[in-house]
Amino acid sequence: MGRNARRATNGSAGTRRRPTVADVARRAGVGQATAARVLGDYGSASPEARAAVLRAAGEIGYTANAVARSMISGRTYSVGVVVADVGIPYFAEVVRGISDAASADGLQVVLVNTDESPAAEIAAVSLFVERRMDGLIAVPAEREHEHLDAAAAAGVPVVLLDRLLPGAAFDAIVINNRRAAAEAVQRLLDAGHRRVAILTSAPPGTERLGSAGDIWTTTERVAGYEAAMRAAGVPNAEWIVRHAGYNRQATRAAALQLLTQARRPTAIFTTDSVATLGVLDAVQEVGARIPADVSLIGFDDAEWATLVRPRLTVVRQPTHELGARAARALIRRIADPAARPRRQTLAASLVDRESVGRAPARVRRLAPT
Amino acid sequence: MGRNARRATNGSAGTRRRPTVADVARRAGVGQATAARVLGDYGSASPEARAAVLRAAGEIGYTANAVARSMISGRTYSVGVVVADVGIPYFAEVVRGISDAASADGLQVVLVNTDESPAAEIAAVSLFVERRMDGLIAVPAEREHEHLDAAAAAGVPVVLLDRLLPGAAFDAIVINNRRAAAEAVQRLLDAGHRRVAILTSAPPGTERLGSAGDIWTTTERVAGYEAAMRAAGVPNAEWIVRHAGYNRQATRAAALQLLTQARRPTAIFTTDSVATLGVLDAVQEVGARIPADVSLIGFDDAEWATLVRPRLTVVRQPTHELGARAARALIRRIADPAARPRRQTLAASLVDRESVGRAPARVRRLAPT
DNA sequence: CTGTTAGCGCCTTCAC
DNA sequence: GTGAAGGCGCTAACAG
Repeated sequence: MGRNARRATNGSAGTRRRPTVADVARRAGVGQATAARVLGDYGSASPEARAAVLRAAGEIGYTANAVARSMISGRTYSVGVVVADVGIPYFAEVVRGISDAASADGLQVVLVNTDESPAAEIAAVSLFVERRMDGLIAVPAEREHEHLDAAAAAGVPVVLLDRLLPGAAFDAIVINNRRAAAEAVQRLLDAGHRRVAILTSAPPGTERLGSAGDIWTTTERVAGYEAAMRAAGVPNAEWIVRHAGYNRQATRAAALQLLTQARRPTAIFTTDSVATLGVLDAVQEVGARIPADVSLIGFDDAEWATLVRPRLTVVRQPTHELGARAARALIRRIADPAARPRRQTLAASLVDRESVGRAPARVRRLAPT
Repeated sequence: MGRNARRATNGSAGTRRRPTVADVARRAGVGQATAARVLGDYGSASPEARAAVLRAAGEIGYTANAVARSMISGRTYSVGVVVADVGIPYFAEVVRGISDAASADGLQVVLVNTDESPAAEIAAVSLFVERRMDGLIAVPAEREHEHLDAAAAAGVPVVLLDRLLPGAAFDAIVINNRRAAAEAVQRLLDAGHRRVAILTSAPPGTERLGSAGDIWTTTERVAGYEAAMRAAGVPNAEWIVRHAGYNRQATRAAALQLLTQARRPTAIFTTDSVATLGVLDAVQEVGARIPADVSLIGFDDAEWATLVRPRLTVVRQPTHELGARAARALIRRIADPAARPRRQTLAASLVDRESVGRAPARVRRLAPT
């Protein structure tokens, strides 16, 4: 095959000091400044000097030391990214968007998962400041933002993604959650449903509050639900708001309870795809038919949304675009730290498919099979 | 709410020089070394000195500069991670595994997506070397590994993930692809199928070769298919090996062609979940029933595998574990660069569900609806 | 225990 | 165009 099968040393040679500009300069017979100029590609040097330096560099295998450069430039060409969990498709796609836009600008992405733990987020942000990241993109776990303020004050610009922080003056890229949620619930109401439930999956530690915790996104979506229900004249007592734990099992259990209770909802709106997954599990468990027994609309257009039968009506978010915009906003902010914070609200759109049907005339009782 | 609503400055103060150990020392009235010792938490200092330094540091808002530290220690406490695309669930989960194990050891993850482009991978690796990463974890896009050898030679240890590189002396974490594939195909064979097809999704640029390109994983899985077919005595002429492009549409098209051709396969084995998605799309498009018309086994246990009807029989990989092991292997290698390269082969397991059935006595002709 | 003094590798005046 | 020298912020010798 003619492939280069030379044995890799896998770092065992790493203890040997790596050549520096001084080494190159010495070997090329020029001053260190000259070597640095051609190696760093700035200033000017005579063609002869340039050639000599390049040759010497090649011979001894010189590689630039970006750490030393960062020390002088003050830039690391990296952005810190804080999300709950890249393992979740939504975040994975957002991170991909960030990565694309960042690398298009020569920035690398340093990724941290917090699992919505404020402590983990605080630690990550402070580490990012110490490491002199050029900037941060965060999906904040809670409303408290002193740590982000501190980062900004220390000269590390911050861009918020997915969630807004009341009272914080950062650039932010979000979608219009309230409107999108209201629109989805309205679709359900239009189909004649009255007992419409909203199921959210709250991060660990907050679900015990019986609320969605401090997650802005969820709060907004619930607000959208309430607005639509109110506008439709559904009495407050008929509203069904449930917060489950942040995983498929927990949402499945919550949905199971919801579906089998007396005066069960005939339609469910889930605020994220983890919850949607849980509801679908529960639906199958009680043998309910969608949309004959229950109608369903979920947030996020998962790859499997068109695979299940019936295909799911969903609220689609521009995930990749959200990430890309956040990165671009950060890049702008790095270039102009003094600019006024700007919020970009992207549109989420309702994608009609087949999981919404007319409310049943007579509500069939559901029970685990 | 009593929340701290102080205005964030978002980096506008970033132009102001950040305090250094020297500043702290001066203010605390101690020598720079003493200040450095308590701030850096090494050596020893008297309780009084310590207190004074800490107080001073707090007053002027000192933050350590990790870049300067890296310059001296030679360590950046970051690992470079090269994958094709975090947007794909498989990689996302693997990255999460890496991140968990890495952060447990104080290492941060710098993530790069290559979309299987060798050029992008080479650029990323060389950047990682310049940035003095403590180590690299790569899902290599092609068999060529000079760039990885160079990284190792420059003292940046490399760990291979998911794919082996013939002739390269790196630690590697992989699964037993060949065996897992053979086992899956065997299950199909056991159900009486003879015309069993294997569908792979090759990265862009390689599918034109009509092969899976240089992706080791795919090659192995095809080898497993062939081994099983051969062992079952299925004549070579009956084997059906198809390589589609690296996306859902391409695999859908390939599957469509497969399902509607004369003497179509009665069972399909897909080598990754993108391909599985494509096949499912095609199956629905031609109105085929699983497993009555076609049986199906796919690689990777996607979250939706139990959601579709029938539930999918799949080959499950320990994705998170693969990533975690890779990170741990790297950590060990960083500690002991001279150790002998070690390969860890994890087991993928066949998860039996309902997408495999007896081969139909009479093969129903399928056509797009 | 503490302070002084050198660098780490590079870029950047500043004279020449 | 080029070289010498200083310094980025920190740690690592050293003496004291």
